Amino acid sequence: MKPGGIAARARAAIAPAGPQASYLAGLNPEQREAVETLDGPLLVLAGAGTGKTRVLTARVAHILASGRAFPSQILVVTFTNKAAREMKDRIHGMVGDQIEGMPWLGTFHSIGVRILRRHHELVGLKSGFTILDTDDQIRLLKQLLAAENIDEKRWPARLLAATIDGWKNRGLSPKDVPPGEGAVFANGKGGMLYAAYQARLKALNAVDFGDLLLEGIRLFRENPDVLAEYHRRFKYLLVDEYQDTNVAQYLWLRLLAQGSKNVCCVGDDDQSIYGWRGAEVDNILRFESDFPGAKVIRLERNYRSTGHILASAAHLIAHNEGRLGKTLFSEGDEGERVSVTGAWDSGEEARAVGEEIETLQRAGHRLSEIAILVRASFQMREFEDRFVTLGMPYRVIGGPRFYERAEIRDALAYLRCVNSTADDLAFERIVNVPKRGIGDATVKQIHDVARAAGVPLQEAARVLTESEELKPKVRGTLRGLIQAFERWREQARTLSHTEIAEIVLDESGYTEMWQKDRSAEAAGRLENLKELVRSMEPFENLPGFLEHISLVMDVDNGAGEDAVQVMTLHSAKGLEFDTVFLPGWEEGLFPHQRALDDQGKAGLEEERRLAYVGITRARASARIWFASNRRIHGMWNSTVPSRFLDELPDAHVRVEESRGGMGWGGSSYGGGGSYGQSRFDRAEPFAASSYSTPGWQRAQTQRGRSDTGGGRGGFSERGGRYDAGASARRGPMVIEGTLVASSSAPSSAFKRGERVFHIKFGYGEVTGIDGNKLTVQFDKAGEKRVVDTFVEKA
DNA sequence: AGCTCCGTCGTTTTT
DNA sequence: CGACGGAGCT
Repeated sequence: MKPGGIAARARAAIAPAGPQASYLAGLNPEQREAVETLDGPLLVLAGAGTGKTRVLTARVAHILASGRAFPSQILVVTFTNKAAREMKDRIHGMVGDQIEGMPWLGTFHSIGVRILRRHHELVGLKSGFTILDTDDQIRLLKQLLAAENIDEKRWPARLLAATIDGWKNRGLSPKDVPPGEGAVFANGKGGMLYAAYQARLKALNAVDFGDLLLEGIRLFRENPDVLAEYHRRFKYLLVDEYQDTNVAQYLWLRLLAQGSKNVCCVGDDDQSIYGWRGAEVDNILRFESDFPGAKVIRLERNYRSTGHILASAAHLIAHNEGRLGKTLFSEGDEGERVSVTGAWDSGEEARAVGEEIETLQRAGHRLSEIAILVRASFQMREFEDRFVTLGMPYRVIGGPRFYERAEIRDALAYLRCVNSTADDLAFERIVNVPKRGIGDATVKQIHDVARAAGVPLQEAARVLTESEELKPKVRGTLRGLIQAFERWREQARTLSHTEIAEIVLDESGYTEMWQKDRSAEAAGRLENLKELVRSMEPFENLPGFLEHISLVMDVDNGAGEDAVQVMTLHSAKGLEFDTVFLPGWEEGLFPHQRALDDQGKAGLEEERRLAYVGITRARASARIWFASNRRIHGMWNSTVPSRFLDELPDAHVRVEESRGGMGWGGSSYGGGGSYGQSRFDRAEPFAASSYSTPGWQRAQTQRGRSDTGGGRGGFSERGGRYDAGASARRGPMVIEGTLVASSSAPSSAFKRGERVFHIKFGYGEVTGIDGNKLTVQFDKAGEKRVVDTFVEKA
């Protein structure tokens, strides 16, 4: 399939439609209905590639053009800053400068903070309150845990942060947390710690991300007059990616929507992949009952992918039960079938994909139109290694973001201290960075003074330097720092914020600290600091910049270069490519074992939606891979092909000969016993396998009786790994197969010095035993650690 | 104050 | 296996 063909088809499908307003041109009937249905609640179920953003932006244009509302009377909420930016750009393209009058287009959080700033006194905040980032949050919680004498080993601050976040996502303030749930953390102290945390936030005049919505909800509930003001203001409400909203966002939105009732939510239940961070698919499933009189419009006409790709995705997602149901169709070519290829191991998978990409490149495909979408980021490494070897340009999307880097956070903490004497968390962060001899003991003294006097840390430090409490050396250093902050604040009145930033980084010794650092990353960190100062330029002043970055943690990573795009399936949502490689379709990895263990069927369905998202990213070519052997936590494990492979429709899939070596299960090992149920277990490609016995059915029968400790012999004659010796012994919950051995498994039946055979490494001798993990000196492959279920006595 | 060793853990990510 | 964080040692 040539990319040009797709583009041409897409153009044809959205051909101009007549002499109407330009924003209506090229809309199909459903899209047009979604744009023109302005009164009352509307849910637009927009499948992948059906033009959802187009509908949303055209709808805004239509509202404005019909004179039903001023720009300032439209609320448009997105989930990410990127989406907000795109929306803004596209609306600008349609309505021109009217966009300037739309202050209420943004993320839930940026709009949330805007509202809180206007009414801060009503929720107990002072003007100029700060927004904590995750680091600050954790540090604060650590202090609380220490104060309560809670063992941070058993009850990590991270876990508490996640728990509190979870409550906030569900719209629960401390008093609303069900007592049973509050008791879960630290022997019943969870609820109390949450309350204490909120109290600390108030004392610091700070909020966290969750509060931006939660406090907004409280504001509206406790102040009907304020809510009424927003009811009058917002004539139209539009929400993007509605399937990603959490309970708090839903409550917030519902309060606002009580006004005009003209609320339009756009989303796709089949692309809900953020349940684990609080997104509530139920919000979209329940829309019609939540908003009485709601109209539902389905967008099912797909302009992105070819027929085989769409049919494959549709057949896969049809295995989910909890969905509103829609079927994508296209009027274009069938295109190329979705391919499924097995590789011997993850290395070969990467090697083979690399070769295919080289072939595509030679055929004139742009690398930036090729993506590798993985389930978990550790999978990326092997591809990266391979691309480095090949000299193939690639680009990893996602990963640690600019503003999350330590040096950026440190620099920002300095600026926050300049900006506000009351930003205790920022002060704490940098008081001894670079190391200047102000250690824990001194910090504690400052804390004590601050608490006793009820003043911020900076002020307490100043008081302390005027007393005789500190050792002269420390006293001098601390005084120097405090005076430096006072000086910088003074200079900030006359100099530009970028100049101040440079002065602060320079005079504080922070830049110097990295200049002296001889580690490999130091140069990059210095570069990042320069980039930080550059990124401040467009802002009017320091507070403006700080406010912006507390909400916008991403940075425009200048795309453009022609490189293979490597990213997780999650970060691929919303993107599209001509060719998509989907490696790692193996039980345990995808669907991920943890999703199965923790969430059961709901988890499986979310994984399946992830698979759906993956396939539907492809315009012309989707290529799925699985490896028969993969190293997990340093140990090689045999794997079972993903059940999702069995859920793809035969007629639209092409099973490729495996690349190189013996493929995924040469005839001497594959098949056999209860193991050969799936077509992907056979060396013979595709013996017209039936859907009636897909992998997940095996999963059902295997559920609960898998036993990681028993059944040695791996692929031995007496049957599959999962059958052999499967006793009723209790083990970890497993839906199908295990990638990782249970650590509590009974000790191994192997002895040191025993000769064994391993399917991947061949013959060897056991040199060490640790539970069910063996260290084996293989004759050819050298020393490896393997799980005993994957070797047999030789 | 700084380094080193040891234990733990290992999916996905936004604001 | 390898990254990270905390405790403990010098």
